[in-house]
Amino acid sequence: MNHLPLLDYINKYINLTIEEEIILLSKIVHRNYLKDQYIVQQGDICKSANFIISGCTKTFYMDGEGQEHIVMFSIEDWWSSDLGSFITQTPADFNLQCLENTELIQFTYNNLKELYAEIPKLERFFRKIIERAFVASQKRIIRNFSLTAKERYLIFKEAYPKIEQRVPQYMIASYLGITKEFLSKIKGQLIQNQ
Amino acid sequence: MNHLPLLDYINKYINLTIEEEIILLSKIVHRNYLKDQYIVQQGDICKSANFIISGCTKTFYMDGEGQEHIVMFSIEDWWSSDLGSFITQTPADFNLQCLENTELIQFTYNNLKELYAEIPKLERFFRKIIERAFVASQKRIIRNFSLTAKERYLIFKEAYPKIEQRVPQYMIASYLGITKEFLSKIKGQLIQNQ
DNA sequence: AAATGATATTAAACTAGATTAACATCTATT
DNA sequence: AATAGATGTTAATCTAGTTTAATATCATTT
Repeated sequence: MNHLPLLDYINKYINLTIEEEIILLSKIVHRNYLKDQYIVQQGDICKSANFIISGCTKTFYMDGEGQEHIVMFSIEDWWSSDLGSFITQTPADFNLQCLENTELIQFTYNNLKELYAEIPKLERFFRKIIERAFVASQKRIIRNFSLTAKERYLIFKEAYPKIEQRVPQYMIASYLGITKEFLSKIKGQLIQNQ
Repeated sequence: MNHLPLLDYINKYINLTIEEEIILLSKIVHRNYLKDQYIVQQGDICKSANFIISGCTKTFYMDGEGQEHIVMFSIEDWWSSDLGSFITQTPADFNLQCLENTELIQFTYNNLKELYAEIPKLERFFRKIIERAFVASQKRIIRNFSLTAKERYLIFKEAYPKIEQRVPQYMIASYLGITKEFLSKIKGQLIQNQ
């Protein structure tokens, strides 16, 4: 039961006292998922905010034609949740699935509510986390509109080198909003021109 | 000096006491901009979080080719800021420009910091606001990937009928990530098929 | 009411990326 | 080591959306 990554992560944004850390640890659940298991399925209610200790997940949307669209990959020290479903406790738009065996810490809806009441500082922590996530999301929209697929791929490689190594190409294509065939073509061009 | 829309809006998420409202009002600035004026320019530091009392703004990114890409429109009861620039106090990626004469309330960086210290409840308020903004942003990414331009346009019309009326078509095209010519074609098709 | 500038439409030629399909490689299981 | 299933590549054809360019409409100012 290794909680250190979570506490280290939180203490980058706020300072918890030992007592507060103890309260916090009393309200979280440790959970292990196997590769390919679902943490949340589209239509279910996302019951917890999930902090990843180790492993990797994808957050994706399955459209009417049965096509998968990946919104994000999450690895160690990041979150994996359908936030929309979690905050409103309504059915999820997204699926969360493990791409590797994954160890995570779960904050259930009610426990997090209690934590906000007992450790108001946590409001600030989560505010800051979400501010950053929102900014990243806005920048991604702009990139999708103003850059070509090749440019987006190069930026992805540079920004998330770890993820590129751990995830199959066809999922990266989905994240970039292109087909696997076209990503393959782009990679071919890049090898040639170098 | 009409502060009511802001207080009403805040009190939908948290409950402020009269004393807290007074503190809050003492730390905000009322400001009027004319149509076409910039609230923030790309490269500047976004010095305030801006709540719109009346009017309309666009948040856009100017790319290397001098093309404008609109990330969002903001009207009454919503925010208009480059959040990334504001929270890190580093140069803005986006421009904020008024599309109408606009009356807004500004929270400067330092005043907001003081407000968070004096009224910790505000952390919760802003957390909730940004959670919602993040969820909307994620959904937009998915829509851009899984829907055609025509579908996106129909959704936009339905979700923001007020904005469609107030903003020129070519800006809506930019928001949708397509050219004004193609939006014109889509509209032509929709009229024909009905 | 004419003139100017901003916004919108139409149509032809073009291109980034999709689709289809055949084949290649890699990995895991028996 | 052979087979099956998942992943990746290549190439031809196709299409949603772009580009260019000409024309039309609308709003504002003189």
